[in-house]
Amino acid sequence: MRQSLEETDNSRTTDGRLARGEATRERVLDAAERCFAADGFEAVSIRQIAREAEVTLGVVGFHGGSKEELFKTVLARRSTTLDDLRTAALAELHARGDFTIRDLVDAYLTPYLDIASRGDPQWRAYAELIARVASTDHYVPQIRDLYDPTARLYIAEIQRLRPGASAEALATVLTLTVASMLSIVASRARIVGLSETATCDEPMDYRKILIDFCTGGIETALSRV
Amino acid sequence: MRQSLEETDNSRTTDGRLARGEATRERVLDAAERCFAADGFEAVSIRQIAREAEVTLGVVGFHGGSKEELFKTVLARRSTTLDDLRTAALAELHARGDFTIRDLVDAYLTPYLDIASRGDPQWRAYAELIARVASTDHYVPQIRDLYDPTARLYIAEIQRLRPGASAEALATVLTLTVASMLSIVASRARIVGLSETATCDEPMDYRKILIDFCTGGIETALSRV
DNA sequence: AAACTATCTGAACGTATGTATAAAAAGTCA
DNA sequence: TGACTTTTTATACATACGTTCAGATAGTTT
Repeated sequence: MRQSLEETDNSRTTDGRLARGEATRERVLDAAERCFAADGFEAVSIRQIAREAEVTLGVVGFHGGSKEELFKTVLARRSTTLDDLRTAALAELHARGDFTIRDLVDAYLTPYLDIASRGDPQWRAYAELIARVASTDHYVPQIRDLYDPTARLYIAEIQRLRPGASAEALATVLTLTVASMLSIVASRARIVGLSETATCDEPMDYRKILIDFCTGGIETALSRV
Repeated sequence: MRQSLEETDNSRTTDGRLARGEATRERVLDAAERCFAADGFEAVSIRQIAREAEVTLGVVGFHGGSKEELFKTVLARRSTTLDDLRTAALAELHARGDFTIRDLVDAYLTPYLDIASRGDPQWRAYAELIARVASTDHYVPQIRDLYDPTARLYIAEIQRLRPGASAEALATVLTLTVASMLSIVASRARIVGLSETATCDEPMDYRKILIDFCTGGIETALSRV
């Protein structure tokens, strides 16, 4: 794979446009993101990605490296942005002084619902990709590398509010909360199918009920100490 | 695919042993179940399944049909057993007379946790397969065909206990409950990783906290009518 | 203009895939 | 036994896959 230019930050020309190959590289990564989100790692071929990106086969390898590297790059590319939103929301709570379990749940869930509902289809694709990959053994280690540190921060905050809770109980309720959050993106079709009044909403439209569910779940599960 | 003999019920010899090819067929389906659960549909080859079942390549096609048919057969094979456990648990609640949201959650979740914790590795594999497939768009329709009818029964019971709740809210909390349930099987590794006290338990060991979480979640989410 | 580097093209390589099938083997029944 | 069916073997086929690379092209620097 060609060395990423982002580190040296000389990848941009003076007028701010992306440097020569960088625009192509982004097209490849965007196409891969859409394909992986729609069909999963194994079901997508590099030729599909090339077609989707409107480049030739070799270009995908040139900019993305091996299929595995390409996948990992896609997975990591937007993780810091999402993670930063979560840590910023937590910092805001700290600045405010006191907060509740509900506030913590809100701070953790809302950034994800937000990006999953944004206009930018690439962010939507990324949100779908995360929801899909989260229960796929083979890529769980990388997902955890990217997102566990902040998850631990939130666990620590919950523990401060519920000092009696065991470490395992805290880890469990956070995992259940994440699973509930992801299922809004991954299983919206089922929700619509199970309720007869079929209106296919944005993930963000489920924010209130999701926060209610997770807050009530955490408080109930941790109250029995 | 060879016609299934189970319909005509003359597949068994007089002494109760499985008829000639039936034992082989089960070995193929069991192997496919393990492989699909471990690696997913796309990542598994028919040759892998043949090796795992200790049969030759052609036998897999003979007993299982196409790869797609084989997968659907595996998915459907144990669904009625699991579904029967859920409907039986619901019938028992009805027989008893009155019950709570918690009782309903218990009745729905426990059969799955039970089969996921059973000694029989095939049942465990099936539980893992369901957890994996539930967030994979392409096979969601079949999963829903198999499991939505009973899910609707449970939704109707919750509605009876919480008459003010909207159809969409009811469908949402049930979907979140299912996602939480599946994540116990799919993401146990993450729970263990997030809590430092790393004891890798059975799914059944999370029964209490899972029921607490889902019960509290449903009651909170539906109380704001 | 010339030397140089980054990017892209087009084609090839070896391998693995899902499926089909003819023939052999095993079992059943008259 | 001999006809018949079910099951298994071994092989072949066409296709798709991930990866590689020599060479063409385009942009940059000297």
